[in-house]
Amino acid sequence: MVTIRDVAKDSGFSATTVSIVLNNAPLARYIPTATKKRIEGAAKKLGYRPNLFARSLRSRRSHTVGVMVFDMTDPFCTLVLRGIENSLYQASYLPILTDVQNERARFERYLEMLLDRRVEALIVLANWLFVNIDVLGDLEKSNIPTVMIGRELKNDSISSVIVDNELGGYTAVEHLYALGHRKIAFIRGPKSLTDSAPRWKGVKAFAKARGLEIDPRLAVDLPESRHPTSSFETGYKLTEEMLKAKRPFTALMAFDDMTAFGAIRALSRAGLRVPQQCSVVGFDDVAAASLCTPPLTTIRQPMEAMGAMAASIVLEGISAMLEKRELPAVHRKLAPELAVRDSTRSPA
Amino acid sequence: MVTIRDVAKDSGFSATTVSIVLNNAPLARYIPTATKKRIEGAAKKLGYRPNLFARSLRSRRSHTVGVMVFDMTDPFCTLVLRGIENSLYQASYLPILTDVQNERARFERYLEMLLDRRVEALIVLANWLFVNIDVLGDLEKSNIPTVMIGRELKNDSISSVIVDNELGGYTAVEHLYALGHRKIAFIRGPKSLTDSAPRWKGVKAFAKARGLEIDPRLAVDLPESRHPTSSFETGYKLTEEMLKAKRPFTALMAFDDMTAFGAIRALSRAGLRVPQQCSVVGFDDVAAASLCTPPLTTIRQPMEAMGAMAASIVLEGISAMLEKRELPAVHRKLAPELAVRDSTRSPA
DNA sequence: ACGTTTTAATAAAACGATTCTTCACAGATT
DNA sequence: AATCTGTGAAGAATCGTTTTATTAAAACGT
Repeated sequence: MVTIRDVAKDSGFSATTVSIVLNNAPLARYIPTATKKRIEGAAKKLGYRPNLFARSLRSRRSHTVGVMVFDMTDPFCTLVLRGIENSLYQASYLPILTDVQNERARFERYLEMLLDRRVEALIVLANWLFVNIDVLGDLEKSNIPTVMIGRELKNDSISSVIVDNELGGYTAVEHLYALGHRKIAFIRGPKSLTDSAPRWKGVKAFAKARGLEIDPRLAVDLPESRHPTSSFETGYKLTEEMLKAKRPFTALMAFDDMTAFGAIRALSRAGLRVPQQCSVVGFDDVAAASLCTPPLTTIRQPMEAMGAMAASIVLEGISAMLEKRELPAVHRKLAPELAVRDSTRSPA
Repeated sequence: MVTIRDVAKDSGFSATTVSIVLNNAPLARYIPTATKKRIEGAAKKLGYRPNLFARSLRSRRSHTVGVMVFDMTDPFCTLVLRGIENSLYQASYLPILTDVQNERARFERYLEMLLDRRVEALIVLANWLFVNIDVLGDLEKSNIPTVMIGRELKNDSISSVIVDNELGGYTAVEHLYALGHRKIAFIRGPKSLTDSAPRWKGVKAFAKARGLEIDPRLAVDLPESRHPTSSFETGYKLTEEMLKAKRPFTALMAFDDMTAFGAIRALSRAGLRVPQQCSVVGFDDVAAASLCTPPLTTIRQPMEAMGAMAASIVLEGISAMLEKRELPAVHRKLAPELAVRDSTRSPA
């Protein structure tokens, strides 16, 4: 391995000067171009690569950002990660990604690992986190810029980025209503998931505004669960039960895409075709939504944008920290978008 | 921040002794239990956490493994990552995951970043990598244990883990044949993808063994593409064309699940129901395969196992390296598994 | 011609661990 | 009595940077 001293020797200057030149430190201003050229030349010739451990040890900076996801296999997260990744990449930060797998123990262990590695900020992707929100306590202690994606916070030390669930719920039911549906079944999210209430609130807001009647026997809740794809099965079961109950409906609004897939399966098993006999609308717009047949009409979360937003928030937080500015937490709510595909149409 | 010297002071011993005790170094054998207890007590009391930069700088170890995926949004990779992650986690290694996004430039930059951070090994997840395989050259130079998942290598410095594509192809067509299908359409993978040839070879092997006739006009190739989900659209188009050509077939074997989804869409658009009028079998078993309706019969790649296998290969490589043993590259081929769902059935 | 900036470069001191070498003292062995 | 050996612990060197003084000459203003 070639060290800074090798470059110093080769170029004929001291290690100090080499460091100053290569990092373009403030003092580099006083160094003549000829010297700079010589040093840069030597560095390139020798293939010098600074030892990041030494550098970080001295400078107390790691140029890394910790990213924790609660479940990597949840299709929701890969696009968010794209957004994060791209933003950090531009800023020359390396994301260190950990998959907590919905386990408290892993969360703690990975958080420790990340802090031990002196990540300069933390992005937490809380897709489907039921496990008690007391992880917030752990996060607050870390004292580095932190942002949580997918969980609404009124916290002033941790920032948040979420989708506007209420608007999403409103938009979804508005779409069905506009198509002419009046008998709509609803599968709401689990009570403990913070997304559930606002989505439903949006639905009720629309219903009230337009005088849509909601049959309480056609509005059911997903049960609690730790696994994000479990809503497929529970969506299937709940739909089956509603069908058995013989309360007719021409459209179904599912809490998320997984639930919608489960509902479609149940409808199909019962001999009902989607969308001919029943429309279905989901929420999220995971990759599979556009792949299955019929492709799913759904409310798209702007996942890449959310990731990018989160990254820019923590990057801003890092600069603030370096300049010793106090920076209050920010809370962003991004608008979702209706993606109309083939799983919805006007009732016969 | 509390340093090892603080612990030394508090416990009344030297930093040396503290280091030896806390790391359970060989010399710790000579240290009485009482001393150990005192030191461990002090460390815990002060909340001592060793500075990893200092530690790594001195010990020349990072306890990290670089993981490069060529496209994170490819659903194929998340489960493989699970497998990798779980194995590394147990061994107390931290994976550093980078998403190359199929760009050569990113590959190079990330590889540099990882090597700069002194990862002790490299796992490359080459799902859908068309970009010239000359990345191998770059990888070989790194001189750390390296394994490639998803690309067959006859290389003796880089290990590989792949699925047995030939067996998979054989199994898929065998399944269709057993159901009674004799007119089968095939969508083969792109020529440049190394998975394509062996899968087709498996098909031909079965056909020859059982006397199944393959109509060359019903066997088409996916075009080249850099994007893994593009096979959805091209699968759609190719199926459409085969339908237009009016050569009847009762089953279709797709190169992968994406292609199968595209094919199902085309069949459905043409008014053909799956599986009633045409069976479809895919390859991979991505998450969406079991979610869509009808759920897709497919050849499951043992993704978690592949990830775990790759991780254990590099961990073994690391130990070998530490003990200065020469360890030749190993090449593993894992058997896929037929997942029978509802997209296949006997012809009418 | 004198003190003050500016320019140019360096030596030495961190940064916080690990590891190499040395030392002291038992008790056992020649 | 002298020499090993096994314990127990510490001092000093080291890892490869960055940063903090410091020095020394050159440029500048009066």
